Amino acid sequence: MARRQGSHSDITGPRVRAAALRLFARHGYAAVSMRQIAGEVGLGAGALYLYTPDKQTLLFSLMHDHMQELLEKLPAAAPDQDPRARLEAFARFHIRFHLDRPDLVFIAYMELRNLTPENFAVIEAMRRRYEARLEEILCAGELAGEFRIRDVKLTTMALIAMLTGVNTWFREGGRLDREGVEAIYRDLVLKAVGAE
Amino acid sequence: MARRQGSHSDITGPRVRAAALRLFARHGYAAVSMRQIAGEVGLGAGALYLYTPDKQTLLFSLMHDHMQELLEKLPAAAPDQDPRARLEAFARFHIRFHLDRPDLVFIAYMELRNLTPENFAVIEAMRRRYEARLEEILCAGELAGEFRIRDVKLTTMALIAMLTGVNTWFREGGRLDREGVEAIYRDLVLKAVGAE
DNA sequence: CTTGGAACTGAACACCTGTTCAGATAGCCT
DNA sequence: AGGCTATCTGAACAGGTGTTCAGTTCCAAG
Repeated sequence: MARRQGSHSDITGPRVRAAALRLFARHGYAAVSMRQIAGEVGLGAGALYLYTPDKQTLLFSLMHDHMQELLEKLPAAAPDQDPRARLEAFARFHIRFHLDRPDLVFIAYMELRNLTPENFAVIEAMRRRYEARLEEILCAGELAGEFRIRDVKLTTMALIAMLTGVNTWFREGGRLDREGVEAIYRDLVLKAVGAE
Repeated sequence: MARRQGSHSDITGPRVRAAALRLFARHGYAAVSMRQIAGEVGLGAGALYLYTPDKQTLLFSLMHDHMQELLEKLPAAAPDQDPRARLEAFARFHIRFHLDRPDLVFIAYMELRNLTPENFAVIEAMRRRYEARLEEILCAGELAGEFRIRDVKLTTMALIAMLTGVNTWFREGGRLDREGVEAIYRDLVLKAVGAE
């Protein structure tokens, strides 16, 4: 056997990535074999190498695309705008973006240690760029006298940790819906920076 | 060759656990082999099985002992005490405990998915017991009118995520010392629940 | 209807995996 | 001095790992 009916590179490629993502998130990069990924898509193991040069690149590519999308979709910095409104927008964006991509968020955090040092450096730099955007908002609010923050850097990390944590417990169809969650987190964030 | 000079079960045992902990935290459970662990301690692979029935139990044992210590050392619930003081004590305890055991905290969170379902259930139950302690404090403060909390359950999860996040960025000898970190986190927590 | 090549298979490679166990050794007790 | 046993080795087992590649099949264009 070889090429199968109706198969196309531009269909199989995304399917491979989706399967890898699912399995990496479920069981961890190191615990998932190329044969398992291939099996999920209905391929032999060898066919995967038409879509990725190797397993490491497959992981890196998933993480890199995710971080890129995160940075692109983040509302542009608007230094003239009200810091409080900017902080609210950031919190809302973060929660929505993360709730929509639980698997990607999960591996982008959990699988950092399975990246080669070079790949790790790339992802880490992107993460810092994202954090810097929040830090800038907190700085602006502090300077404008709208926030009362004891330590901007620490508060940045604390807020991101708090917001990202939403993925560890939120389940669709539970007690709260997305809007409810967004509102409560916005509330927590505003209070934590002394804006309420 | 066989038994070596000065070797004792009660010395080698802890050394095996320490090596496993270090390596699991560094590279992940699935990515670490029994031979690597044994090598770290200067043993052949077979000798490990004098100290653990298998690899899975080694991981579970590390996580279980960690969670047990967490629950034991957590200041006892004191429902008559001031909720604000109890919350401060909880935050301080959490930060200190976590800063003192970064590797254990790390694997207790990261390696949950590498536990068998039965082992996972045990650890998860312990984690919930810990979270319930914070939830109880928040409830008490809300009822006493000391806190203003929109959703106790969500706030519990958010605060724990925020506090646990300290391990992702804190490095000894950095800009802030432990006391400084504790103080700022206490501040953030109190503000988030509307106690300031 | 032929042909070019994209899409894929499956065997093979060299090596690693967790775990078992017969055998070897070193220190303690008598 | 002799023996006992806790401690450990290293080979062996059955199977899995990422990756390569010669060969096969099917589709589409000429």
